[in-house]
Amino acid sequence: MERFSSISMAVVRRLPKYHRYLGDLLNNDVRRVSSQELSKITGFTASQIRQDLNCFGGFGQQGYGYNVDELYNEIGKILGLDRLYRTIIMGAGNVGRAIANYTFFDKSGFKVIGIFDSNPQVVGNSIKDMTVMPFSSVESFVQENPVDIGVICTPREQSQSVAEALVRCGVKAIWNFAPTDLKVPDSVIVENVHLSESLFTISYLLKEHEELEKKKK
Amino acid sequence: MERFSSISMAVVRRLPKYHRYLGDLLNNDVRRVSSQELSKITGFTASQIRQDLNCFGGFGQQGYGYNVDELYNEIGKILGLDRLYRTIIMGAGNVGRAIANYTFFDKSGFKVIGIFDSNPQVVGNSIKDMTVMPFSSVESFVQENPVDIGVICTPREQSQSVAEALVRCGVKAIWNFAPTDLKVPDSVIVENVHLSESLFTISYLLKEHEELEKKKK
DNA sequence: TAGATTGTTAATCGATTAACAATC
DNA sequence: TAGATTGTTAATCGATTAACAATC
Repeated sequence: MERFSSISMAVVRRLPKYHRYLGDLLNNDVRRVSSQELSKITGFTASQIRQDLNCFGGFGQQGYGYNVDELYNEIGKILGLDRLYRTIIMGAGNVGRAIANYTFFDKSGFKVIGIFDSNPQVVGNSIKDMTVMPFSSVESFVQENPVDIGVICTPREQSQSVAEALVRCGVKAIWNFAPTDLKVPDSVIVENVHLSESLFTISYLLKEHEELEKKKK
Repeated sequence: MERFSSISMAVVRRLPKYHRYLGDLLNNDVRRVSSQELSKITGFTASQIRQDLNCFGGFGQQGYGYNVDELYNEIGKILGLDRLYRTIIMGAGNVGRAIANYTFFDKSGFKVIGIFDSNPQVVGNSIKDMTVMPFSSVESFVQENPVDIGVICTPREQSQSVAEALVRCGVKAIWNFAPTDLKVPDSVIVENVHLSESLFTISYLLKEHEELEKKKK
C-alpha cells in the first residue's frame, strides 16, 4: 500500500481512539479538556497527544486546552466519518454474517449494499434485508452500484482471487478477514484483521507468563 | 499489561507471520530457506528476519540457511501452539457465534468449552454442540472447568463488568472484541480486536487517497 | 497581569537496516 | 578450499518524550 502523506500510520491508528474517548467526554457533557487530562484517559503521554493533534492543525488554545465538541468533530472529519461508505461482503459464512449484522457498522456510516457467496446452497438465502448473490455477479453489480469497500470473509483459498475480482471492479479498499496477505496493486488500500495472528499473540503471552511464574518460584 | 520479557512486542507480532509462511513452504515440500528468500516471501528485510529469529536462538546454519521443518516447529513451540487452550465466549451475539463456529480456532488448539449470554431469551439456545449459559453461572463453571482465555463479545456497556468477572474467576487472558479499553490488573493479558478502529483506519486512508488524487489534477 | 496550557523544537529512546566477521 | 549465509555488532532511521517559549 503506497502512501504519499507525511502522517505516519502510528499517528493514524491513534486517531480512532481519540475520537472514541472524546465521544465519551461529550456524552458526559465535558466541554474542555487538556492534553494532560486526555493523557490520563487514553494512556498516551500528553506530549504525544499534542504532537499527534498538531499534525492536522492547531485545535487547541494556549492556557485553555481543547474544546471537546470541536475536537471530536474535527477528528471525525479527519477520519472521513462525515460521509457514507458503500460496502459489499464477499463470503456469507460466520464472519460475513457477523459483519452484515454488526449494528455499529451502520451507525458509523458504513452501509452494506450486497453480500456474495460462491456456494450455490447459500446463494439466495437472505441476510438482514439482502439476498446473497453469487460471486459471478459481483462485477456487474459493482458497475451499477458503486462500492467503496470490499470485505473479504472467504476461506484463505478463495481470498486472493476474490481480491483480484474486487480490484478489477475498481474497489479502492479491502477489509480482509482471511488469514493471508493479499497481493494487490499499490494503489489499493488493504486493512487486515488477522484473527489467527491475534490469537497466536495471546498464546505466546500466556506461555511467556507461565514461564516467568515458574522462574519466580 | 506488564511484561518482563526482553522480547519486544514488535517481534512477537511478526512470529505468527513467520509461522504461517513456513507452514506454506512446508506444504510445498520446501526443505531449506535462507533469510533472503524469506524476505521475498514475507516482505520483511532479511536482516530483520535474522535479528528476530536470533531473539530465540540460533536456528540457522551458516552457508546453508534454515531448515524449514525445524524452524516451523520451533516457532510453533515459541508461540505455545503445542498445547491446548480452553476458552469461553462471553456474549452469544453475532460475533460470539462467529467465533464459536470458526473452525480455524479448533484446528489450532483453541477449544471453546462454554458460551454465556445475559439475555434470558438466548440462554438455553444451542450453538454448535453447546448450550448457552447465563452470565451468572460463569464463576461456578470456571471453578469446575479451568479456563485459559475468555473471549468478550458483548456490547460495550457490558464489557467492563464481564472482564471483571473473568478476572475474579482467575482467567489469565482476555480476547476483547468490544470497542473499549478494558481496565484489568497488570498481570492479565488483554488482546484487543477493535473492529471499529480498523474500519476507521480504512475510512481515513480512503479520504487521504481521494485528496491526493484531487491534488494530482 | 499571573497561571495554565498549547505548539514546536530538541533530546532520547527503540526499532530497523547495514555491514561484516565467523563458520558451515 | 571457495561460496554462501548466518549471527551479531554498529549505524541509521523514525517515533516518543522532554523542555520551553509563545500566548491565551
